[in-house]
Amino acid sequence: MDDRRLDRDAVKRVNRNLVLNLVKSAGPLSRRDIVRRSGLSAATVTNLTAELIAEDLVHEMGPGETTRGRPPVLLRLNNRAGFVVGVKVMEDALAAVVTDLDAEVLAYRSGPLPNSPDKGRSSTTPEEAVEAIVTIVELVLGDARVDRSAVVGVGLGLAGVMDSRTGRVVFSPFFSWTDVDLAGPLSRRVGMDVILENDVNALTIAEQWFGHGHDYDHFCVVTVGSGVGLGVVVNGQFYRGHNGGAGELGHTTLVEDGPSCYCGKKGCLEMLASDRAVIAEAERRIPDGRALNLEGVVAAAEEGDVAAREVLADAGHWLGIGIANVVNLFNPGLVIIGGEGVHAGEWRFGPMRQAFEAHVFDGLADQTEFVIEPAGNETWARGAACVVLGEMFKSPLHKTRTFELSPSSVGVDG
Amino acid sequence: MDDRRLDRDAVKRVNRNLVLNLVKSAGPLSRRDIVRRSGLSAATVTNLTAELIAEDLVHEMGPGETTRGRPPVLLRLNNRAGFVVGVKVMEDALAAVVTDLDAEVLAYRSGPLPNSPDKGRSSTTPEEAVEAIVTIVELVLGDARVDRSAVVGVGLGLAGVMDSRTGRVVFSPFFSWTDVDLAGPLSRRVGMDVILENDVNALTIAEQWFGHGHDYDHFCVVTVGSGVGLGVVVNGQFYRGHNGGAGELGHTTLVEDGPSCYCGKKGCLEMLASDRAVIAEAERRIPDGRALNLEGVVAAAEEGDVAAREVLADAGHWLGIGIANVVNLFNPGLVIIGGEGVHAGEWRFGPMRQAFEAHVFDGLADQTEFVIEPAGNETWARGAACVVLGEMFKSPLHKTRTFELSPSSVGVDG
DNA sequence: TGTAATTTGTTTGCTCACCAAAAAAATCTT
DNA sequence: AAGATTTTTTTGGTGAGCAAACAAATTACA
Repeated sequence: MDDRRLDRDAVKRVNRNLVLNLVKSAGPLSRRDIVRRSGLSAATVTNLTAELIAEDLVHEMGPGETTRGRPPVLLRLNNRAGFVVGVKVMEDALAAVVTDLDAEVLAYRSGPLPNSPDKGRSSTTPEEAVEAIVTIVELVLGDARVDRSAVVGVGLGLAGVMDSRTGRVVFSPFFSWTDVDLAGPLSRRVGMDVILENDVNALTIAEQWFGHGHDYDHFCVVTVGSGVGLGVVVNGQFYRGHNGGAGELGHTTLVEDGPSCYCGKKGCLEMLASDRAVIAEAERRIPDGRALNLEGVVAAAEEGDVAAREVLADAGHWLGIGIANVVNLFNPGLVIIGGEGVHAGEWRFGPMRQAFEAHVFDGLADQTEFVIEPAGNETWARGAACVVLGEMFKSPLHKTRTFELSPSSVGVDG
Repeated sequence: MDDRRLDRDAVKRVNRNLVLNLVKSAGPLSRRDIVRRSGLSAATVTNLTAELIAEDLVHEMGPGETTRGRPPVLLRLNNRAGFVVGVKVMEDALAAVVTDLDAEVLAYRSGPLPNSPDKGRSSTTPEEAVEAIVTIVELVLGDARVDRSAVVGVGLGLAGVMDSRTGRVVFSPFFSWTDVDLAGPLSRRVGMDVILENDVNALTIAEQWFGHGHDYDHFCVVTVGSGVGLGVVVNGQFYRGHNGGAGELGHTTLVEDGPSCYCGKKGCLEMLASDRAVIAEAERRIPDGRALNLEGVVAAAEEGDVAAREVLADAGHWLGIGIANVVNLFNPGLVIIGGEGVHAGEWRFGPMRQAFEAHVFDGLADQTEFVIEPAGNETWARGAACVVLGEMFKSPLHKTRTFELSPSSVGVDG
C-alpha cells in the first residue's frame, strides 16, 4: 500500500484544506476571493465553504466593501471552534497554555515538577511527570474556562530527542530517560489526543503556522538559551531528518580541539556560544559573584565591565559563525533567533551579526532575513500547542495523524 | 491562482506517475503487483497501464511465475521509449553522454571547449560554449545512433550557481559569467528542451532517481575534487534553498582564522580538504615535483612518503569534521561521497571516517550509511542527463516544468 | 479427462468531486 | 424602474476511481 496515490476523497480533502488555510491566513475573504486565490471553481468553493460553515470551522461575517454589485459575504476562521493545550516540560517545572485556533493564548499557568536531584540529575520518573502534567492541564483548562469536549489535543514540548510519530521520548537529557512512552499514558489519563515534540521543533512549527515563517518555504529557527538549538522548515515542510536528529546545531564542531562538551565531543558550538558557556566563562573571569546568571553578566557588561562584554561578544561571535554555516548549508530565506539568551541583546548580537557576515558565503548574507524574537516559558508552551494546530491545518498530503474537532464540539465561552 | 489545489486531472496524473514509477523502480511487475503496491483498485490499474502501454512507455513481457491460477503478465519500463543527452561543461573540455530511460549510458564522448586563458581565467564566451555544446551533442547522438525525435531533452551540468528554473548561469567560477542565459540559446540551436543545473546537484539527482539515494527520503551527496560540494535530498525532494544556494559545504568555516579562500573568507573547508588544498600543501612539503597532481601525491604516499601521507590524512580529517557537521544538521540516512578525489582512497578516507565518528553527535554515527562512489567525466555527464529523467519521472505535484516524449517518438534502433 | 479451485485481469455500473455555464441574488447607477 | 455590475448558487455534464461481477488462464485432483 502506497499513500502516494490519490483518490476522489483526497482531492476533496486537499481542496477543503486549501480553502480553510486561505481563510485562516488571508481571511476574512469572500467566496469570490477564495476562487481567485485558490484557482478552484466558484461552484466548488460554494460547496467547500458550506461544509466548513456547517462544521462551524468557518463563520460568515458581515458584508465587505464594494463600489457596486452584490456585496461579498466575508468568511473568517472561527477561532473558537476548538482549543488546544500546550505544555513545556522543563527540568523542574511545567508551563502550560490554552490557545484558540489562532494560537492566541487564553490562559497561561506554570507549575512544579516533582524533582529530587540525585547526583546532579533530576530523578523525576515518567509516572510522576505524567501526573504533574495531568494536574496542570486540568488547571489551565479551568483557567481558560474551556469545555473539555472542545479541546482538539495536547501538545508536549520537551528538550531532547523525541519520536513524535510514536509519542516516545527517545532521549531526555534532563531526566536521563531513554525510550519512554510519554504521550500514551498522558493521553489515557487526560482522555485527549497527545502529541510529543522536541521543544525547539515545536517553536519552529509555531513560527511556521503562526509566525514569521509563514511567508517562507525555507527557514530556520535558532534558539539560544542554556543550549543552542535549531529547527528547520524546507520546501514548506518541517524537517526532522532520518532519525529525528536533524538540527543538532549545538553539537556541530567549530573548534577542532576545543573545550569538552557533555556530549563527549570537543569544540561544540554549545560550549562556545550558549548561556551556560557565557556564565561559566564569566564566572571564571569575574569571580566576584556578579556572574551567576545571564542577567548578571549583562548587567556587568552594561556597567562597563570589559570582561563581561568580551565574554558576551565571544559567545555572539561563535554563534555568528555557527549560523553562517547553517546558512551556507541550508540557504534559508529567513533565520529566526529565539530563546532566553536573546535577552543579552546587542552585547551578544552585534558581534554575532559581524561574524555572520564575515563567514557566510558570498551573496547569501543580503538574501537572508533575520528576526530576533525572545522566547519565555509561555512562548515555549504556546509552541507545543502549535504542534497540534499545525497538525490540524497541515495538508492532507503530508499528514501523518489526524487531529480533528470532535463532532459535538462547538466553540463555547471564552 | 494557487497550484496547491487538486482537480480530477491531477488525480490521474499523480496515479499514472505512481504506476510508472513502480514499474520503473520495482519492475517487472504484474498488474496485480501494482495493485498491491499502489493501493489503487484493479480497475484503475488496468486503465492506467493500458494508457502507458498505448504510449509505448511500458511494455508487456512474458508471463511470470505462479504455483497455480492465471499467470500474471509482467510489465516493464520501455527504457528505449526515449533518450536523453547529458553534458558536463568543464573549464576547458566537454563530456557528453546519451542514455536511455534507465539512465544506461549508450554513448560517451569528450570534446574540447575553446579556451584562451586570460590572466588565469578562461575567456570562453557563452556563444563559443553554446557552439561547442551543439557540436558534441550532435556527435554523441550520432554515436548512439538515436533518432533526434526520440530525444526528450538535454541536461547541462556546470559548476557554479545555476538558476535551473530559468536556465540561466547566475555565476560561473570558471568563466566569470554572471547572469548568462545558457539553456535558451542552446535549446534554440539544437531544437530540444534544455535544462541547466549545478553539476553537484545533477549528480545528486542521478543518485536520487537511479542510484543509492533511491531508497532514502533524506540523503546527501558530498563531492570531493578540486572543490568540495554538497547536494541534498530531504523529504524525498531535491533541496535548492531560498536562492539556489543550499549546499555550500566547501565554504563552511572550520578554522576560525584559517587559510584564505578565493571566496574572500578564511578557514573554509575547501581550503583544508579539497584536492587543490592537498596538492598545494604537498607541493610545499614535497618540493621534488612529484606532487603536481593528486595521483602524484597518492603515489608518494604509497611509496612511503610520510609528508604525503600526512597531507592526505589531514585533508581527510577535515573532510570528516565537515561531513560530521552536515550529518549533525541534516541527519541524512545516507551519505554518498563522490568526485575525483575519491581515488585517493584510504589514505584520505581512513582519517576521514575517524574524524567523522569523533565529531558526529551521539548515536547518529551508527544510523548514517556511507557509500563511496568515484565520479569521472562520464559520471558527471550522466548526472546531467539524469536531471532530465528526474523531471520526467517526478511527481506531478512537484513538477515545475514538463519533459515528455513527443507523440511521434517511439524508441528506435539502439 | 473434466470439474473445481485459484489467481489474474477486464468490464460494468455507480458515485461523487470538479467544472462551465446559466440562473439567481443583491446591490449601485441612471 | 430598468439596466449594469458583482457575488453566489444551481444545474447539468464529465470523468476519475471504486466495488463487484465477470472473464480468462492456469493448476489440482478426482
